[in-house]
Amino acid sequence: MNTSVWKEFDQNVISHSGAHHLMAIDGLLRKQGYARVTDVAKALNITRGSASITLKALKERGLVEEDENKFLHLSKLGNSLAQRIESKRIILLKFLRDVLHVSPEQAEIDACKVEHLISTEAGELMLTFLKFLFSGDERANAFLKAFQNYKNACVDINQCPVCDVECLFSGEVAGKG
Amino acid sequence: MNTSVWKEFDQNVISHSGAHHLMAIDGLLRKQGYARVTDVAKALNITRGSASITLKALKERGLVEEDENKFLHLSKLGNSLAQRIESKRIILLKFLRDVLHVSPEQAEIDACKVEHLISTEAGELMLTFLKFLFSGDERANAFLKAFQNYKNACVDINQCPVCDVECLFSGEVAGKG
DNA sequence: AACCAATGATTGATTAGTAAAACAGGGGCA
DNA sequence: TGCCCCTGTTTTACTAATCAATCATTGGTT
Repeated sequence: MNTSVWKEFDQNVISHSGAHHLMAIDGLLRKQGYARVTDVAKALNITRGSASITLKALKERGLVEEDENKFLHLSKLGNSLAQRIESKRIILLKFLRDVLHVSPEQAEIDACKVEHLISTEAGELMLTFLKFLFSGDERANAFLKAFQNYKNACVDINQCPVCDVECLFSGEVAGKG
Repeated sequence: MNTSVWKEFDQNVISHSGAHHLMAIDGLLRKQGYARVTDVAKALNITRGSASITLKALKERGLVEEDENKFLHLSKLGNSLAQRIESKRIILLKFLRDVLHVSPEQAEIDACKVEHLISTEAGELMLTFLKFLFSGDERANAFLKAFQNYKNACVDINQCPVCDVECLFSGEVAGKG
């Protein structure tokens, strides 16, 4: 009940929007070799005006740079930030989709919402976790298989025999969406 | 690269702030039996003015109700929403802290940032995952133990022999916080 | 040279969350 | 009765992100 943990929600290195501007530049550079304000706006499906303002702030923070012809690229700092967030998304997506078996669409949405919020510590540990899970280790394989069966036996969470006996969180999560 | 998944960031049933107002009311009712605007403001460490405005919106949405004496309580809907988010936090916290071994403080922060963002689908599956992991099943136990060893062998991610050979995400995550 | 399209920036407006300060009502007490 | 404190609301202001509309610059075409 730390009275102020909840306020840290906005205390992030970068906002969701900012992160996606960075990643859009990165993606555009890879895909088409250049990135202008207009390209970023199109990629993010926002107006040029909005992109212009957000990118201005990112330039002021030293994350984005601009050449004489208004072509954008990421600074070293901006690049490492973008990479780190991109990595977190990939890790989260893999965990949600391939371990928990969240539906692909929902997994993508969840990963995207959360990618810039989780700590690097959690991201790295989750990566280690995934690496071990898919390392081929026989205990990992056995576990994955056993979890699969367990999960399938519990499709309807209201009818789940396990839940009735020892539900960790008294079934509150069983409510819908 | 779905061009608009990223925009769903704000498309949530409730905002981070709203969720914590609800959970504060719930907590206050449990702890001291009543909750007024001032109590919520104190609990959340914001001004009464801010709490008043946010709570007004929550009343309009039918999530919070008020009796003749300005005492607040949650509507049925508000309560189930608060419970659901609270459950997600507990599930996330347990996973981060007890499975991945994220430091307790960081785990709390990460869980709090994300609790209202992850889908119920992901939350339920993560609960199922945790239940199996800690069910006493021998394969689950063996896996947990084996992961523990694996993780310890990989403390310095830059020196990790596994990473050098087959790092899933080309080491980008190894960057600092 | 004149025109038009594309690009980027700016301005005005909106929404959500916040703070600070002023304001309004109630209760208790001297 | 008058004063003060507590409570809750309202107002003003600020930040971040957005849209819509407009403006300025540049470049290419005719």
